[in-house]
Amino acid sequence: MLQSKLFYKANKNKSAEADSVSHDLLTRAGYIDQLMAGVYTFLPLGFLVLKNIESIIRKNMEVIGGQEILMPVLHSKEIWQKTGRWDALNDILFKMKGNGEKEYVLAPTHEESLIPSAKKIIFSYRDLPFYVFHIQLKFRDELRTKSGILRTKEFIMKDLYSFHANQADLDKYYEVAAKAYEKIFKESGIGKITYRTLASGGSFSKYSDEFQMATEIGEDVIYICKKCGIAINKEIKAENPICPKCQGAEFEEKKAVEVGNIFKLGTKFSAPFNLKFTDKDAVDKSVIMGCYGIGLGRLMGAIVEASHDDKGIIWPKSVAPFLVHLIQVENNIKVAKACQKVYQDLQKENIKVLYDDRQKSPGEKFAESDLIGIPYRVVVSERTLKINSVEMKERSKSKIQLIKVKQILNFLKP
RNA sequence: CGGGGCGUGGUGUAACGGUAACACGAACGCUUUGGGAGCGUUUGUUCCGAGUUCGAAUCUCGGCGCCCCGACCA
Repeated sequence: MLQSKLFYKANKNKSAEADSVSHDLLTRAGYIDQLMAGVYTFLPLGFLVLKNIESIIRKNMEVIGGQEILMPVLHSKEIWQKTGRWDALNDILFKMKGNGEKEYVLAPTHEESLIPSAKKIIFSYRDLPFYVFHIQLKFRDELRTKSGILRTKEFIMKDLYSFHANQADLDKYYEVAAKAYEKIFKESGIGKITYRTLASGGSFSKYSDEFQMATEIGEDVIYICKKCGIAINKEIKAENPICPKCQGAEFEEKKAVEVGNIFKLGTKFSAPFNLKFTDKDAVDKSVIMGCYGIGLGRLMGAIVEASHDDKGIIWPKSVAPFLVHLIQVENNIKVAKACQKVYQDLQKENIKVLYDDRQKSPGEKFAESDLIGIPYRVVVSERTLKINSVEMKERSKSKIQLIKVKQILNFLKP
């Protein structure tokens, strides 16, 4: 991508409205743009990151047997009345009328729309278990949005739903899903500071698990047992002053942001929809369900909270919008040609590269490159070309090394 | 939803009730080219509505919007 053509504009002035680091940096570097409170556009840079996060999640869902589907966002009132959530979730539902009196809701989550389909597919224990997931927009009229894309009214979420014949099978799969979640956060570059955290099950079951990334901006508090290392959330800590696993009494307290949450739903949703199957013993039983969510935009914001310095973002390679930021210093034909050659060679090898071909001062290009946070910076100038070299610098490191033009590919390929 | 703060060019800010200004950006020209370059020219602003006043960005009322704290967060 030529930077001169990229639909973005970096801003050196600190944003007045953004007080969280991720909001400020993502806005100033041109990843996102706010339309109104809690509603954002993902500009090309931001959308590239979002798509990378999406593919990490998709891959790991497929590994544990998830089949991807696409569901409606527009739901009828009736299915939401069936589970009682038309009223129960009233405060956060975007409700509206169509032509005439028919009422609709913009889906805040998708159990209600999935189960009618499942009813037409599940009849026998032979049809179980199965796992479907979807990645799409959800709407919740949060009374208070905050911290940029960490908490919004409209957000892209991955939800996986599992259907089981019995509790034991759900319990087993739940652990498989939890492991997949740990992998997702590890691959997203926040594995070391993300804790599987025991939480209450809300209205579904006794316990659920949250995945909490430790960060000062977080709105949650987690407690990490100093003895066995497990994490529990505030509610659990209130109910159990000692560690529920090892009885330890000392905890490390950390602020955290919830990047994922998994639940055992049991028959909470299958019951109202009368979703049943005939078991081996010829008895009709309710299907047992689990659900597993991750907010993609929130994860993107969390990664920035976890990985930045005073100059800008430092993207983990796995989610970075580009792998290489190619910077042309000096606007003469010789340097431009050398840059174009490097640009084309990298692209031929499917290496994603942003080429700063603009007529700007070197200082401005470097400053903006640090702000945008692409993992590798390659600088081509008259000075380096004299020795057939370019400068290679990793965004996360301070060391700059000269490498031969011909060695660029070898350097970048692991 | 309760409490607080704030709305001024695209962005960040200034202006006692008395001619709306500065920096960044953007555009053009010339000079520059290794950490947000220089000079010159240009561009563009008081959230909306009412009120007080000779006169309102400034005061009052109403609305709308944004941010923060809290509550909430299957």
